Amino acid sequence: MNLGRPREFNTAQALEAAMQQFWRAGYEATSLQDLLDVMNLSKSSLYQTYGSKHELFLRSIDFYQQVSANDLQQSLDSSLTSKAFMNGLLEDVISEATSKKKKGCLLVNTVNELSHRDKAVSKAVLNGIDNVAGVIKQAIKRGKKEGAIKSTVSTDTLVNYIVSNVSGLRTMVKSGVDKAELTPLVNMIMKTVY
Amino acid sequence: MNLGRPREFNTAQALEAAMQQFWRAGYEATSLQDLLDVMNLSKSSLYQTYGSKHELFLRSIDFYQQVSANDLQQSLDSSLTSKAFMNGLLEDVISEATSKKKKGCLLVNTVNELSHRDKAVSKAVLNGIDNVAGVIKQAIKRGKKEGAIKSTVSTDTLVNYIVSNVSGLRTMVKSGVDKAELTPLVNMIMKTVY
DNA sequence: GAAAATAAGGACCGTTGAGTCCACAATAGT
DNA sequence: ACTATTGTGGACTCAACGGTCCTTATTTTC
Repeated sequence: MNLGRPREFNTAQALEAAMQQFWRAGYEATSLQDLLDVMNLSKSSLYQTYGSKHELFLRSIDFYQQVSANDLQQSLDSSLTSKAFMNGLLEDVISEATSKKKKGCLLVNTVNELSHRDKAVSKAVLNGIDNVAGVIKQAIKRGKKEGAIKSTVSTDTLVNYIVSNVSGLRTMVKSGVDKAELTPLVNMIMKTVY
Repeated sequence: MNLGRPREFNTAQALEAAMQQFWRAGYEATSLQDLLDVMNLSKSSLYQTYGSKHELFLRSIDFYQQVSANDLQQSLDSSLTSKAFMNGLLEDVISEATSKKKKGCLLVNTVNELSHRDKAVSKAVLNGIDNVAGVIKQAIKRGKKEGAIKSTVSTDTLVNYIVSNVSGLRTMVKSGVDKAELTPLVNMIMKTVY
């Protein structure tokens, strides 16, 4: 087995670099040349390994989604309370306001850029959102069990409420609203749930 | 005055068509040819009248923003109460979930697509958001005056709260969440303010 | 009706896009 | 060492991109 010349690059590492590029610039604005530069490989290697720009994008979304959901799950598992977890989540989102980058969330960005006219992309994004929302649902359930959640609203609606606000906050951060303005907003969101 | 051959097209009408196209497909994904098709004019006319694709985009954003802020203002002026206005606003947002189009909001879309790497666009979008937020601020103030708003949170934060949720709802709609799931969410948002 | 002015049509331009292909390099099995 | 197999570099294709420019058409002013 394992015939032929071995690959000179790490496929996971290259995929991560591609993902970062798509995250930074979006799909349309990322040229193949941009990808080759950041992934540090030749055109033929890219096409042989990933098929096309489009397929590479789909894999990038999946990669992002797995990492995100995983990080979130770990954060929840190591949080003392549901409330602490949720506060951390929202703080993380608005902490991006002080950084220079402001990449937002790849899933949210993608929905807004081309989810509506690309079936495969739409599916990948939906799947990613589901996974992330799954962790948030656990957090809400835990909060109810802990008696920390005052709201009588259904778990699913609370999950959507968090998703809506995280997505909204991300857009506001990206549009340049500064952290000082966002902090009281995060406090308010927390108070409406816990 | 008014020398030379008269224009064969209506500039406002053509601009509106361009705006619709950008709204539908975004900036990068809209080609010059797409614009010529929907605006129904020749390349030279477009460049003579609007300068470039980029300038045309800026004017489209401004057009959208003016119409949106105006519509919102009219809606507020003709609403019986602040609460009725806000409820109508949120219902409008999620009503798009049943339609086939799902264009979202041009300002939100633009923030996510290229606001972070195009200074002029960023400025135009920020201006638009300010105008829209201005109307919402009036609505919040009126709600406080009417004694309808229970929340003790500051007006500015409440405005940001609405903006965040409208933006979040729009993204959810665009990603394909259906109306039945969004209605309880809207109810919850309303209850946290009024 | 001539001249000045503006609009419109469309050929044309250079660049860049994604994607293909082929020659060459490097490995594993025999 | 030879062959089969896979990886890599880069020349190449061709269509689409935004944008320019020249010609022709239509109008107003005098």
